[in-house]
Amino acid sequence: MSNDVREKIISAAMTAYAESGFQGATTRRVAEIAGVNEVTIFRNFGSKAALMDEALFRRVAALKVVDPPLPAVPVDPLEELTRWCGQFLNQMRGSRELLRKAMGAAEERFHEMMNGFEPARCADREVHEYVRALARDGWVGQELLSDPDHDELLTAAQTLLIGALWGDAMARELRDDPELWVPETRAARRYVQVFLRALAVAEPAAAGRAASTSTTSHT
Amino acid sequence: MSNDVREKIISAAMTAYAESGFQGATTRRVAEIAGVNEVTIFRNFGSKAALMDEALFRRVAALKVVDPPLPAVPVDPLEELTRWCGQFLNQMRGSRELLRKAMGAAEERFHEMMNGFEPARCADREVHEYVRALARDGWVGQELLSDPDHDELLTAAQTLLIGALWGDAMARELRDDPELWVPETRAARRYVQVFLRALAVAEPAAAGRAASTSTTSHT
DNA sequence: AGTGTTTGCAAGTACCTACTTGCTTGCAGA
DNA sequence: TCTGCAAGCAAGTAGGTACTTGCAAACACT
Repeated sequence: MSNDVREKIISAAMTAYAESGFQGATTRRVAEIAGVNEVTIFRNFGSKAALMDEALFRRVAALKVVDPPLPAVPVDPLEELTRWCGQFLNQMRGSRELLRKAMGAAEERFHEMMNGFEPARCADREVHEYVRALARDGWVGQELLSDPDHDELLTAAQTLLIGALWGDAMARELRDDPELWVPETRAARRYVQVFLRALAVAEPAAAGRAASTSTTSHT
Repeated sequence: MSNDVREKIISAAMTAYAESGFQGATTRRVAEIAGVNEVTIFRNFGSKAALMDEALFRRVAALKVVDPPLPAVPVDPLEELTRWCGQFLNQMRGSRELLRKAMGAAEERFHEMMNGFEPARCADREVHEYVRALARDGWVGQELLSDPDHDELLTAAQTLLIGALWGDAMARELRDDPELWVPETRAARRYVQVFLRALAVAEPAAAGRAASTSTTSHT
C-alpha cells in the first residue's frame, strides 16, 4: 500500500515545516524524518511544493473550527464561552510553531497559507455573532448598549478576546513569566470572565436574564 | 565615507528580511536593493549573519519601548492608556512584516530574535504594573477587588489588552472585514474603553476617585 | 512461478547560496 | 601630483537545493 508511505511523508512534512518553515524543511530532512528515501517523495507528490500544499491542507482541516460551535442563542455565556475558548486555545497551542511559521510566510506563500488562517477567520466571526446574540437577548448591560458607540465597543471586545487567545497560544512559551500570565489551565475561563465583565453580562444564576442594572452581582 | 554605504546596506537588509525572512533575504537581493556590489556586503560585515544581527538590532532599538511610558501614578486612565496603546500600535503596525518573520524564526534564531520581542516584553510588564497601580489607587471597581480571584482577573485583563494590540497589528491586514474590526483610527481608544469597563474604572470627570459603586457613569 | 508495482539506492544535473580572490577604477587628503 | 583606501567588477569555490534517471530488490496478486 503506497498510502501508508504517503501518510508518513505528509506527517514528516508537517513536522519539518513547523520546525523550520518552508525553506528550512528540505526534502532531505522530510525523507529522513519519514524514514523514507528522498526519491519516494518526488515519486508520490511530484514536487516539494505539492507535498507542502497537501500537508498544510490536512493540518488546517484538522485545526478547522471549534466543534460544537457557540450556540446561536446564549444560555450560559460563561460556560459556553469558556468551553469554546478553551478548546480553541488548545487547538492553537498544539500548532503554535506551525502557525508562527505560517504567519511569517504570509506574503510569499500567501494563498495556501490563507487556509491556515481559516480557524481564526471562523473564530472571530463566530465570537462576533455570539456577542451580537448576547446584546440582542438582553444579556449585555443596558448602560453599555445606551452608549452611542456601543457597536464599536462590542467589536472591540471581540478583538480583545480573540487577541488574548492568540497571544496566549503564540507568545506564552516565549515569555514564561508567571507574573504576566494566568496559569494555562485557568486562562480561558479568566479571559472570558474579563470579557463578560467588560460587557456587563450577569451570571446566569442571578436571574432569568439580566435586567437594566449593570452591576454584576457575584456569588 | 564608508558609513554611508553601511547604512544603505543595513536598511536594505531590513527591507529584504521583512519581505522574505532570513533565508529569503539573499545577499544578492540585499546588494541589489542597496544599489551596491554584493562583495561590498562581505567586506563591510564579514558575513550575512553578522549583517542581519546588526540590522535587526537597529530595528529593535528603533521599536524599543513607548515613550513616554505609562505613569507610575494613574491620573487619567482612559487618556493615558489610549495614548500609550495608540503609540504602541503604530510602532507594531510599522514593523508587522518584520515581526511576523521574527516570530516564525523564533526557534531557529531564537536569541537574536528575543531582542525583537523586547518591545512586547516591556509592553506587557508596563501594562501589568499600571493595572496594579490602578487597583492600588482605588480606580478599580470594589466589587472586582473583592473577588477572591481578582489578581488573576487583573492579569487576564492585561493579556486581553496586549493581545488585542498584537492581534490588530498582525492580523488586521490579513483579514480586512470591516465588520470584525474597529476602524484603525479609533481602535486603540476602543480597546482601552473595553479594558477599563472590564475593570470597572470610572471616568475621571465623575469624581476625584472611583468609590465603592462599580457602575461607570457615562457622559 | 511469474508479473507488475512500489520502494531503495547510487549517481548525476542544473541551479542557487554564502563567501573569496585578484584586479581595476574612482576619489580624498597630503 | 602622488598616495591610500573603499568600492566595483569578473570569475571562481564549495556546498546545498530540488529534482531526475536507471537499476535492483522486495512485496502483492494471479
